Amino acid sequence: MDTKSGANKAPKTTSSPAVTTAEVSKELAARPLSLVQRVVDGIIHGVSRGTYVPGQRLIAADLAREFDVSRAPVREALAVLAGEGVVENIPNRGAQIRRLGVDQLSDFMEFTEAICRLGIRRASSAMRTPEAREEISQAFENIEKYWSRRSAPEFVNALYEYHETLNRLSGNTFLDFFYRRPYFTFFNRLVADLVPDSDEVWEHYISHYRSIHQKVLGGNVERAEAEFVSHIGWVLEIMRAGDSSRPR
Amino acid sequence: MDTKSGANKAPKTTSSPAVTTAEVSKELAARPLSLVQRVVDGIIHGVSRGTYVPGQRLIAADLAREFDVSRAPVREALAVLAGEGVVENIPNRGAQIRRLGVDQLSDFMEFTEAICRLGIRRASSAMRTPEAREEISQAFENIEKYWSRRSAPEFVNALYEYHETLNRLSGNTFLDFFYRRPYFTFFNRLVADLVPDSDEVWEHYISHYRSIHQKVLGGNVERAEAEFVSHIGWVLEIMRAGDSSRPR
DNA sequence: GTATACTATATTGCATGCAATTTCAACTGA
DNA sequence: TCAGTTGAAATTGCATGCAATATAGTATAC
Repeated sequence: MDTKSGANKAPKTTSSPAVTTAEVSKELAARPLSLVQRVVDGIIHGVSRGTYVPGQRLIAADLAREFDVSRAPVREALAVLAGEGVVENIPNRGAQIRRLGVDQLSDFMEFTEAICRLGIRRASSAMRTPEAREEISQAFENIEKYWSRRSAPEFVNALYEYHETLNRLSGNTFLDFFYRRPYFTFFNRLVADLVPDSDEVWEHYISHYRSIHQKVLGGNVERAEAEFVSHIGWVLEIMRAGDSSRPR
Repeated sequence: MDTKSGANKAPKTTSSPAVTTAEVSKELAARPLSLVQRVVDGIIHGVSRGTYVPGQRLIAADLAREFDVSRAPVREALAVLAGEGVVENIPNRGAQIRRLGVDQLSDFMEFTEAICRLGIRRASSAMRTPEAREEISQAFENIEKYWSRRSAPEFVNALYEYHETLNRLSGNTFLDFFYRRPYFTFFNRLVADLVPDSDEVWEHYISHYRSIHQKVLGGNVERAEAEFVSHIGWVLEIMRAGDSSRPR
């Protein structure tokens, strides 16, 4: 429609000296990063930031304007995200951020339990090298840090990164690949909203993880796994309880 | 390039009476099914059929000609499949069917164990209604059928469908959603090639599943789960053994 | 004979245009 | 007041064109 602000630069302007900052960093970076990837990352980030909320409709043309690209890469990005389960793509009606209820999120937690458990099991057995111990301890430090700040989103993210590290150290490439898919960050973010923000919950959370981390470091596979399972059980409980008591 | 055979019909030919069979079925179907979806399904199917083999490069223009669409929906389909992990998308170099080695596939099996185990656990507890029992028994019949025919691809597919049914009955929507993602069918297909085709293996396989199915039906959660875990352990063993003995 | 530079071709990445479909608001009749 | 109708605007789905990049083949230097 409008050509204001020089958006969607025409093919001919290649040699123009007036480039955007994005283009400058793109020029300097080792790999230019495709527009599709930029849009995918942008949307994921936007969801984390709360810019896009579940249920929100994503208009291809709007996104194109926002990211200063044409609709083609936007559509591809939406296709990727639909494959990832982050957006729902309804034929002829476009895409919208997937909306998830409490039961779906608790199903997700249960699912997460199943796979993180594998990560814990395998990583605990692979905790012999000092490098591995160092790496996982560092990830745990982050948990402690955001716990002491009582910053829920960052705390949840630190937990995610802790498990990400475990999964990487586990040596199971598939687990690693899987856990890093966008839906995990996406759903984790949604879960954070469902856990009540009370002192008691904060205390329980950290004490569980301190204990789990200790067992992981000690290579105590059975105990680490059992405590993690029990922890998730507790999370599911307070998630469901918190929901029924919530005004909605 | 060429306009032969009327491929990539121009927008103007909408009312043309000479439609392809694909267009006829499209017209009759409740939902026309987008071109993107057609290409996605087509590629997945092609991989199952062996038309596309792991490592094969997928040229957008070729696929467009093959499926009689333009490159736009093809690119979107490849984006979806990249999100799914079925193809690898290398910037400026296009897509290729993901190539998986034995260790990656055994990692996949281990991963599958973790999640199907959840399905078994939950479904076994939900096996009270006659409908559920009927449904899962029917899925098991299919396993028996293709087992007696010694048809490896169909047998593996029947196993997949058995677990798909379990997961659906489990009531965990996330598990259900996940297990039906394309990579599961894709990887399953690859796993089938790694299991040796001996009488002994066939016998072991069915006896394990008969036993598991019996426990599932009986609501014997612990035993069902334990036997499944042990079964996967056995599969992993023969997969790895089979690989080292293979010429390759 | 092998490494390097150059050229032609193949292919991707992205922008744009247009028809088909959906959405939405104003309008109509009960 | 409200269900149903209609038509314009918004939006999607897809085809196509073109520049940027990669690939392969050929020539040239050493």
